[in-house]
Amino acid sequence: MPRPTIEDVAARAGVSRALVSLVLRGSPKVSAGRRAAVLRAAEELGYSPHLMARSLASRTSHVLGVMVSDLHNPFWAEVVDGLDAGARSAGFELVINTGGRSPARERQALTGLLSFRPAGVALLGPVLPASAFTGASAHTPVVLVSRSSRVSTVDTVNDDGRAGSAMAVDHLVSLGHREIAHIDGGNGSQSAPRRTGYVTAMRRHGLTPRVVRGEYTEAAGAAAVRALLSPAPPTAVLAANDLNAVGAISALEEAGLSVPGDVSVVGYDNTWLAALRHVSLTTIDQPRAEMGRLAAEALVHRVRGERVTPARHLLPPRLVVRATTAAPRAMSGL
Amino acid sequence: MPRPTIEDVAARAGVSRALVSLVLRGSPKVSAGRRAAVLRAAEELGYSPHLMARSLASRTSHVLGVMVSDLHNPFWAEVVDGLDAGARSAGFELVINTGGRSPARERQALTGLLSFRPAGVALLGPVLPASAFTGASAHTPVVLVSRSSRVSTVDTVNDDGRAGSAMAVDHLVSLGHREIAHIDGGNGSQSAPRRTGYVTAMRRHGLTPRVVRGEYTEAAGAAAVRALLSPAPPTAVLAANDLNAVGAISALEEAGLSVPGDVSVVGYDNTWLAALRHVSLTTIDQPRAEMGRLAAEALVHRVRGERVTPARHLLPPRLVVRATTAAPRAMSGL
DNA sequence: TTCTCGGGTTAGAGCGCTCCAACGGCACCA
DNA sequence: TGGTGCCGTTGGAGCGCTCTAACCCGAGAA
Repeated sequence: MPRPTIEDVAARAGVSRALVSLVLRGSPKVSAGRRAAVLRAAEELGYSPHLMARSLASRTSHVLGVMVSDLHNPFWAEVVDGLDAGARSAGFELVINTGGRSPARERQALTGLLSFRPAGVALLGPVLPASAFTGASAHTPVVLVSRSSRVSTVDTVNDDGRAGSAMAVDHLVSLGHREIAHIDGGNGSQSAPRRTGYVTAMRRHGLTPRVVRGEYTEAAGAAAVRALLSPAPPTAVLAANDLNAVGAISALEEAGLSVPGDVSVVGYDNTWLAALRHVSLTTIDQPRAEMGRLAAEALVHRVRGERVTPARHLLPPRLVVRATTAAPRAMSGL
Repeated sequence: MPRPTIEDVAARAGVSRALVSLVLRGSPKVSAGRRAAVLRAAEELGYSPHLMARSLASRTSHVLGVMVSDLHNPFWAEVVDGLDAGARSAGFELVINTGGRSPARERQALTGLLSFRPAGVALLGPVLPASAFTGASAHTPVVLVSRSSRVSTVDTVNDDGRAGSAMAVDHLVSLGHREIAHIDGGNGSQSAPRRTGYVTAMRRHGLTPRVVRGEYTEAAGAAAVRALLSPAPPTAVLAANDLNAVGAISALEEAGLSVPGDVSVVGYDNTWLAALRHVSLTTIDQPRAEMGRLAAEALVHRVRGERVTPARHLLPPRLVVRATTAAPRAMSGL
């Protein structure tokens, strides 16, 4: 049995299709009697409007598409929370898709989202080439989270990765560390500014940067640490993100080094993983929910035509000191 | 500038709308010349089909809706991977939504998904009342993951929670434990069978069950452990899931008890969290990707009308022994 | 009483697409 | 030369809805 349509409701309520449409959209210019009749008929039939038909006819959409690069990273779940709240309060709904960390899959995901003709699209930590979304931005508002762009039709929401890395370095230096290595995020989004921030801060302190290539995964953190062990391990490590840091800690412990006794470790993101008491990772906090909320807001403003200039949010990160950083062994006796 | 439509492509290629439609859907009955012309025109215009209009006209859909109860739990991300792979290989696309662990929000999320008129809907760990989805299942195939139902129009994919809990108890008993407590999942999906499995296994071994109410979160695990400390802590704990177990471990350590020295801990799910070397949690593995794949398959079969009887997948869990279980202190001296 | 006005209501067109029936032209056979 | 098929192609209807313009009718004004 097919789903009831607006026509069925109209017939049952003894009114026209258009009137039903008006009632469903809460128009004030419907008499109370008819309104009640329509609502009752809809209720009895278990009618629910066909969103696709509606948006086709009205040439509008109340859907925001969200492409999440990696559903496994808790960071994004927390950004989505903010996005969801922001969208919901503006009367929009979220449709989520996942890109599986591969440019090709991300491209498919984006195409998939666009085929719904959403009001706007948010790309969370995309790794796909810029050309893929600049094209889309001609027709649909696009906001990037954790990825920068100079294209004027694209909005961006980022934390200040350079400042964040610098904070981490400053914290470690203030504890007495001088040999501080950085595991970077490879091709991942935002890995470049974090690396730059690290290098700049190290130089500012007159220290020698030591960068080892990584990825935003636990395995990469462990592998990077193994590479750092020779000739001599650093006294502190700034990891690419929290997940990466946890991998680094594991590898350090396997090598017989204690954290933070022998080596201090700082993560990045401040996801729930870092906050787990058993992990208790010193990390750089990104305001995740706020980033999601701002992304939603940026799209909504573009949709409503309230802004045509690009939004460029650069949020201040924050150092969260937990249990994985301490003064280096040589210093602790002083 | 509005997006190009099929009409624009037809005009540019000098053919009819219908022909363009045929080409785009890969019909064999189009001459090579026209096909090339159409594809070129589409390429030049940057045309991409309007999925909503297509599904409206064809009265079919290639979208599967997915409601994820909690995006923060890595378990679901891994189920979604399987679902995605299964859907993709059958030519379906996923549209994800999130329910935020609240019945009201889940209901909204389900309504939202249904308004796209998807070919089918997968509910991952829903906590909403059964009435909410039995209604939907009259028009749209529905599959539940990690939740059982006897409704014949609804398919289900679960792991055998009773067997899983029993495995955990058997493992702990074989190590010599006799005081084994269980932190349950409260109202969460699948918490009942796991609890039953635990109680039954304990009785089978002639042991006294000790259940403390919990939830599928870290905080609940920690709180439950604090409740377990008096009058005397058990020698082993079977937690509600991995996240819960990590919370329990933290609270045990804060109370000065070592894991597994003083207390062994077993989790449930075997998410990446349990596999982190720094956590290295003994746990019960659920075949997450396989569950996702089976859910996708169940929907696809229903959509194609290949099956009208309910699918009831009950997958065997598996014990994964890592570093959080050992013989109890009293025994280890033997 | 007739005219005007305006709020409530409706028919019809159209959103971008698919599908069906019908059409045109070509090769082939008689 | 005139069918007879058949293949490639097309116009038109219609999916469920919104939106515009027109319509109807009762109330108030003239």
